[in-house]
Amino acid sequence: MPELPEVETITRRLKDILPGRVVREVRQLHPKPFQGAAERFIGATIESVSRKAKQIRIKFNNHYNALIHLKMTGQLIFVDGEVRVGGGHPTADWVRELPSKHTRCQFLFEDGSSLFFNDQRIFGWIKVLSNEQLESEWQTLTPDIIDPEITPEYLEKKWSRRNQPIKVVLLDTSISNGLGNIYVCDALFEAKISPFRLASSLTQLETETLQTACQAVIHEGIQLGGTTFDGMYVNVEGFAGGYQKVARVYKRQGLPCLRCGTLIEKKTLGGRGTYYCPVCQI
DNA sequence: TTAACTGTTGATAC
DNA sequence: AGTATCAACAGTTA
Repeated sequence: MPELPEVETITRRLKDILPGRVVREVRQLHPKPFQGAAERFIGATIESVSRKAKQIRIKFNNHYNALIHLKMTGQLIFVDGEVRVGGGHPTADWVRELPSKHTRCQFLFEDGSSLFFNDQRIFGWIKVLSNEQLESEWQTLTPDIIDPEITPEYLEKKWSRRNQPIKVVLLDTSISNGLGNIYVCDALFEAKISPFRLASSLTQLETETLQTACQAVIHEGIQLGGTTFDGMYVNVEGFAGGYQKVARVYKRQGLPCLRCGTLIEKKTLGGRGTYYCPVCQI
């Protein structure tokens, strides 16, 4: 799935597009993703769109919200009017037919536009929540890694008692949110820290360096509109992101390290593919 | 053919 | 509290 930069890219665009639109119909093409009564949205007007962690909130004017998680393979694609067939789109898989075989839900608006929720693996979900329910759910989420609430002191305290590889700990959402496998690998490279190092072994300086690297990589991901491999992630218009072009180590096994030229390696860690330079990440 | 991957995260058991 | 394992699912790759 999209990590924080991808979800943020989608959210920013939806903020421009969705407010003011009125729902005419909610078509559920698969029973699993929807949790709650989709009928709540019919006739309601969208007020705002926001994000926390990797979740997107669409707030309606009737005190209800659609809270969306894209998980591994979710997409949100907006189409204004008729879907053209074979429109020569760069990531045209979806544009040839929407709904596609992976479309799980379609929000149809009064003006004829639609928001499609595609999800190949059906891990994603759309919850129907009142304002109170949503806010209490969001309260249980730890802050984003780029949030000022995540201080170096906080990370040092949390990491110091974890005898797991730092890479695994960076992905632990009970500490902070937003990082996923791609940006974690790249942040560790930027900080010159091995993904296999135990979190508890990091010095204060290393903790600070790594936090800075995480923030930098996430912000760069946002700047470049996210990361697209195999067309899995696309933005609201269906276009790929740009971060994969500058990725330091992710999916670069066998290619030279951008710093020292050593070949990038890939090993499994915590069940996930882990990419790193065996020489300059200590 | 089969097994092991894949951008997430939650529940559970120890 | 910290750790390890499994689960959801579909599709691609070794």
